[in-house]
Amino acid sequence: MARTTAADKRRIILDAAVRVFARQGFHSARVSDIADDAGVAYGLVYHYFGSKDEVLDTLFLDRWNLLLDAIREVDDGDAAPRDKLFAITSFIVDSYRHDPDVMKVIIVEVTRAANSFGRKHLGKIQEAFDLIAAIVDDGQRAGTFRGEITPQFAAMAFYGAIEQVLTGWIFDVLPRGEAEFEEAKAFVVETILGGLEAPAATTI
Amino acid sequence: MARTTAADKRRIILDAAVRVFARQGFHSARVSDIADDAGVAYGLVYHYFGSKDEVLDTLFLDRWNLLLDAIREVDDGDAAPRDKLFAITSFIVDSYRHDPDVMKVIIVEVTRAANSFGRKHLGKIQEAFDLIAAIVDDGQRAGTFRGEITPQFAAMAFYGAIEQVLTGWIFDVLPRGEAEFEEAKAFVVETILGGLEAPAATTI
Amino acid sequence: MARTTAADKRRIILDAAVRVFARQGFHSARVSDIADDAGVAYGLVYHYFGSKDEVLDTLFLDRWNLLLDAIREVDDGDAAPRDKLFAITSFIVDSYRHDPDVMKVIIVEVTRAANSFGRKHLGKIQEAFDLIAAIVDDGQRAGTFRGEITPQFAAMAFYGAIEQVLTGWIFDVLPRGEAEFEEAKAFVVETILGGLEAPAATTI
Amino acid sequence: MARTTAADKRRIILDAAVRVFARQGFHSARVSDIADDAGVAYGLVYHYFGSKDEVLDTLFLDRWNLLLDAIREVDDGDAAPRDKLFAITSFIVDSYRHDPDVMKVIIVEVTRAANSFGRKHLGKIQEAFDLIAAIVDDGQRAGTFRGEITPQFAAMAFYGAIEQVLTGWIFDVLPRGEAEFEEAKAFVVETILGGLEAPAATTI
DNA sequence: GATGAATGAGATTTCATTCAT
DNA sequence: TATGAATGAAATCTCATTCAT
Repeated sequence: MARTTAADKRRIILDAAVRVFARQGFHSARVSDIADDAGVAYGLVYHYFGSKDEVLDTLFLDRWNLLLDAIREVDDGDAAPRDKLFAITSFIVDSYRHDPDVMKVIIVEVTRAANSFGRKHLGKIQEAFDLIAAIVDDGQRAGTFRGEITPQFAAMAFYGAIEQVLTGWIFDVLPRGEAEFEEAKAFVVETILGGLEAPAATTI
Repeated sequence: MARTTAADKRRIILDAAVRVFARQGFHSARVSDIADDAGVAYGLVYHYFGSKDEVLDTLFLDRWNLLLDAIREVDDGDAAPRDKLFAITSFIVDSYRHDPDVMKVIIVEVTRAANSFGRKHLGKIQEAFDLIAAIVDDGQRAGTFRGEITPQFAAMAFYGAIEQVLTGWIFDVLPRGEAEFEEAKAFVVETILGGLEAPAATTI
Repeated sequence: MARTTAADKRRIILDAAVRVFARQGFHSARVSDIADDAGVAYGLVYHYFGSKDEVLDTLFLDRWNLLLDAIREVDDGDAAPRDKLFAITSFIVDSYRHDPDVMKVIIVEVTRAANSFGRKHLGKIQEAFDLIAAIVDDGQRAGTFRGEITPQFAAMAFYGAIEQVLTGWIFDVLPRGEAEFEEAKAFVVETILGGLEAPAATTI
Repeated sequence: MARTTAADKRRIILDAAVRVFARQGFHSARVSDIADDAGVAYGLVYHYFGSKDEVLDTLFLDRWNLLLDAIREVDDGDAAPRDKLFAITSFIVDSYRHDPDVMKVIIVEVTRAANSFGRKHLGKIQEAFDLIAAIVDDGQRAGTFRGEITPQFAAMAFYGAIEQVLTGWIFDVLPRGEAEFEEAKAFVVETILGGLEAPAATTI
């Protein structure tokens, strides 16, 4: 039974690409490295993908669309804005926890690669910012969020903080582990929403 | 009189490199593009710099050391932690304001280029995080900052937010202008220190 | 009833190859283009033909043998040499008229492709020259043709003129149409046999 | 003294390309074959020429422009049309005599390569036909040439005959040698202008 | 210091052909 | 017969770096 279908082979190549890109980076990765890692012939990569770029595009879009779906689902719920932002943070952190290589590739090779793939997928990346900004906007209208800071700006700061934390894990600059992952979720939301400063109430 | 000294030529090449890297990105920039833009012969680039990489390394280190100096100077002062962080934000934003191309190159090609120059200069970049973390730490010891969030983590979130805002400007995702620059300084500090949430006045 | 026999499929592939080669040229045509145009599976082309080359070889030989048969039939008749050459010209021009794609492929990809298929089929092409030369030889022996020019040379000039005219039609350099086709038959023979010069009436 | 200038190196590469293309044909010739034959490094070919195609384009245009110049010079003289056509034939035959490799490349790889370079240089090739046609037209106006055959058609037949003869030499189908070269000049003109048929005077 | 011609390693991509089903 | 996934050799072009003058 369990025959190897075309879709399987595609998947095998994609999985190999994740490992290779995570290990060597997109630029240093040769198509033959991917084929070797996948255990298939050189040309098969080109049978399933039009180019080396298309492999990364596919990897990114598949995963980023999952993220957008998750954000939209959170967005459609009727939780408080803070909880929505926590849910999003949680989804991103868990994505890294469960599949660090994929997230490494997406962040390092796409969202942070401003001059290459980052630029190409700017619109797609921007969609996430817009969805986050909308949540901030809701919070401001409801009065739970302060109104001075523009939602767009707040979304940038929020996402920038998360991405930097992931980057810290990716490059072993920040300790990484089950405890740290959970802690990070709370910390990000606590920092961006609550602020680093101690409540001034105590001063009174 | 005003003869062109060796140091001048070096500077001319470095300035050209900034323009070329900002315009085309490091990877798409050929050494000949730099020479052409500088109006010097191809080989002269190699007379002053050992390699193409060394040009970018030089560009980065020169500027990043200025940043580190600025942070250290701020650090050595005895302002409140919040004011220190504002001063750092201010320095970074003004750097972009006065020399957008240099900052674009440093951010896009080095600090965000995690797999290439970012990795190479990890230690140098880390120095900035450590200095920022120290300020947070001071704030926590003084009781003005809340203690739960680790200083290292806070530094990451703080720097991540700033970098994302700069990236937004660089890629025209965020409006850019004198007013926006000043506003951004306040917003970043306000967001990270004060938090997005409205003061819990209601609770009282 | 009307089942699709093996011979039919072969024919379908051959006809598709003619269209594809005429449209894209042999080199730019992929085997998959032929299969697609024929509406059959990729591998079936290899079921009926040993290679891509063999498809063109078959196309050429089938048609060129028809030409040789026609020339031989003309040759075997007892018409005057001029009429024989007219009949040959007529057959070639009508071949183009009725099946421009096939003739385009044969001329462009074989008889003019001196370095590839032209060389491979040199002997077969030469057969046509020899038959034509024989007709010229007959004319010379009969005294209707002048004797200085060697038959072999005359055959080259004769065929060269025809082929250039066909090439002119193929690439829209010469007007093409029913009238032009008929006219061309007369013109070729008139030019090569009668010459471009006006009869030396002045001599009288 | 006699230093090797840049122009020299270009020439050396071009000459090597002629030898290699003549020997192997354009398609089978690798750029490294040219570099090897020229005794220079691979990359130098790309220093002087943008692509492999550009090498052949250069080869063709240089020589074809010489041909056009020669035809124009002949055209501008006030010889009789027959003499002008003889002069053109003579120039082409001598070109082959003195530089058979160059002419082989130009004919085989460009003028007869209808689907690739022939199409690209169609306009340039057409210029020659037009100049020849103009000479025929003059002859017709002067009454020395018969008027029925269109000049454009006559030019095709004339050039087609010459090219086929050259092709015959190139592929050893026609005997080649000093005597044959001179003979061919006369034969081509005699065939196309005088016609193959014996003067009808005898008939009277 | 200054020049730019010369070098050559390296990687993507194409596509004819094979072959298991 | 028929399918189309799988194979892998081959060749162009790029460009950082070197070096003779």
